[in-house]
Amino acid sequence: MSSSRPSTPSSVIRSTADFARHVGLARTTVSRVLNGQPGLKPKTIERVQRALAETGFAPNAHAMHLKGKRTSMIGICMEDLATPPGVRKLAALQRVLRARGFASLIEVFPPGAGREVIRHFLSLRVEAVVFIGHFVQEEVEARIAELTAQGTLHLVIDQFGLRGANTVSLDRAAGMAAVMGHLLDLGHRSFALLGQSKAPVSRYDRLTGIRAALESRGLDFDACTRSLDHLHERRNDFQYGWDLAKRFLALPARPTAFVGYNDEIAIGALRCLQDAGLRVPRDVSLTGFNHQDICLMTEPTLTTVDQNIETTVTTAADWILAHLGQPLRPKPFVRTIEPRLVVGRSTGPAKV
Amino acid sequence: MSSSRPSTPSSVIRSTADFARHVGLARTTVSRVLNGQPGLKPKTIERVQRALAETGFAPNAHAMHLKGKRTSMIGICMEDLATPPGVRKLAALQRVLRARGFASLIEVFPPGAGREVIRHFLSLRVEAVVFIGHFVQEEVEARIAELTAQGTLHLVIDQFGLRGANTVSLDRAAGMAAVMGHLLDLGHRSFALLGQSKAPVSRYDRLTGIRAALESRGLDFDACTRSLDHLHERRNDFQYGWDLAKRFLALPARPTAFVGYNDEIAIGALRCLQDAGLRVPRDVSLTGFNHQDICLMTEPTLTTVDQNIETTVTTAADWILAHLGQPLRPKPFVRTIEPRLVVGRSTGPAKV
DNA sequence: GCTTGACGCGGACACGTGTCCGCGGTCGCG
DNA sequence: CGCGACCGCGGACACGTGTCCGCGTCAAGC
Repeated sequence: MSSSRPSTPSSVIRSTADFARHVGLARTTVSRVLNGQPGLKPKTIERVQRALAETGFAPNAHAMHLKGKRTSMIGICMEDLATPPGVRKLAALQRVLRARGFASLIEVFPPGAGREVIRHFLSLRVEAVVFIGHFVQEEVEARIAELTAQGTLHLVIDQFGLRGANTVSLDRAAGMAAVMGHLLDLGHRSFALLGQSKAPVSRYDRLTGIRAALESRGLDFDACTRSLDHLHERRNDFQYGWDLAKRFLALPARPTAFVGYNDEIAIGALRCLQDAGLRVPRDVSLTGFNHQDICLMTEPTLTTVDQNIETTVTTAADWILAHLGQPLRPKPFVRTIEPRLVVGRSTGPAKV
Repeated sequence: MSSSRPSTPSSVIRSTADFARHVGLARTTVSRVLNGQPGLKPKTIERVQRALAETGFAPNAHAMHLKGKRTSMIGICMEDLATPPGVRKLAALQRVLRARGFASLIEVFPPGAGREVIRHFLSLRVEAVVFIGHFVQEEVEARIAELTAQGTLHLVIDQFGLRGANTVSLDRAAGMAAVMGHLLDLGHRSFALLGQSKAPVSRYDRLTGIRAALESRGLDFDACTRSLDHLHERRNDFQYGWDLAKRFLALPARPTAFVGYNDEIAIGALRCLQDAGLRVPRDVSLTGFNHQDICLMTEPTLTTVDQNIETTVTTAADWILAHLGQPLRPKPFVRTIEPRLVVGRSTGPAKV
């Protein structure tokens, strides 16, 4: 083995210098080809392109970015990867960004570890950071302040009420108001709220919509609704819906409508109600939220709310892409997305 | 609020040089603190740490990597972000990697665009590339060859039969054999295969397991099974299961057991069967695959196969982390994960 | 007051790339 | 054959960081 080259007979190409040597051109010439600069013979360009395809060489992105080229990386903070609507937003956003040449750096954002994640994003000089989901308010606000201080663009999808945050979010109040309006039209006056008990932080929160719908018809929130969320640890899965429904069935006076926080909770409740011999919607009406595919597969199909995810993500992506290069604006961008009520066969006239 | 430090009115900190100036130390001293080198007064270290927290400065990762520090980035190629088991694997893998200090660069890998994605990963000098899902065989093999040529580690999760590929994958043949054995024990001899018709590329494929289970009892595959997959465009969703079941119900001789490719297809079929007035499992038995949460929420609960995702991901992550720094080995690593049959109430004795 | 050691300073180089610039080789055209 | 245009060459610098090294400073111990 010759010690002149460090044990690389087939010349592992690690830089444009290596690559240029391999092609038989000057490094600067190769660089000019790679960057599409004029003044090169087509034959030379073709020679480089072919060698590029043959060797699979890819110039070091870190060196390029160091030299001032944009990183074309977007950091995405996820609450988790277990919530289907969140994952659908992620998928759609990633697709749009990818089509525009941006890579997505995805991190789940466990409470408390946010600082580290954001620092990592900043260290990699991402061009923007997107938050998808629901986070601890103070923590996100602190992170957003850090990002802004460093001049990095941000956008929050799905969480309202954050100070100084650019936001695109579903108008959940409108969604719940539509659900409640639908149920009120059917004559319902007593409601089991399944998993809805979170203090509203903005006028776009679910509870706000529920209250508004009731009050617009002169009904009292406390008299009409009941929540048993405190009896179980807060979750969002099927079992939680089942557990809550079970509790409600043990009450002396059963509400005529069960209003689920999401489709999973509603389906869990449906299972419980039907196991108890109740007929939906004849005995009890039931609603979900999010309009997942599974809603069509229950018996009966579920009345729910569609998030218009495509609109949300398109709005978000458009805004980010439009503001990428520009200096940050002091006034936050806030946009609400209108939901759409999807009426299934799980809701019917209130049993008198 | 307290503008005690007059030296930072408009100083945007963009480098350790800026930062050192801000702290009032030499750049080299700051660098030594950041890299934990000895020979520094505790007071100095503390001074830097505090300024770091105050300013939110993060050193340029690209420059660090350029200087030889590891990138600590893992590229993950996803078939899509719509398949729940795939997303669950992604989530688990991301969690493990993150705990070990690695960032995940996630890209979905649309057929044909793989070359671009891998080149991007290589350009960013990721330390390994993981494929999750099912891809076009020739394409993945070509990408893996590229990665190997560049000395980059790779691992394929969930796709068998790729030449030269390090692989961790569920033994789907064993899973299907377990399902078929269960149904055969219940007396079933005629099977509707829903969405299973893909030519087996390895001995771990579903059809291989189905054949093996039948032949081990002296039964003929073609005589016992029937597939109508060719009548619809291949999909994996509820509706596809519904459509296929509908077709089977139109046949003169109805199979006694419906074997779904996954839980979605099984649930879609369940809906169709029940809508047609059939009782499951008294009239027809039905099975799924993947053991998603929803399987417990159907009526009846679904007999299905659990993927042991935690084991899969742990195995994958351990192997990757163990082989990160080391030179590539010529002999591919191949590991199968054993599935687990989960018997629900959707399967029962064959109706005679 | 002197010695000594601990500690911070600042210059230097390297990493791989983009870009500028002056030089020289080659080819086409008259 | 001669001239100019074209085009590739190779040196140089910069980007932000890690690291080495020699030097200056300061305080503690005698």
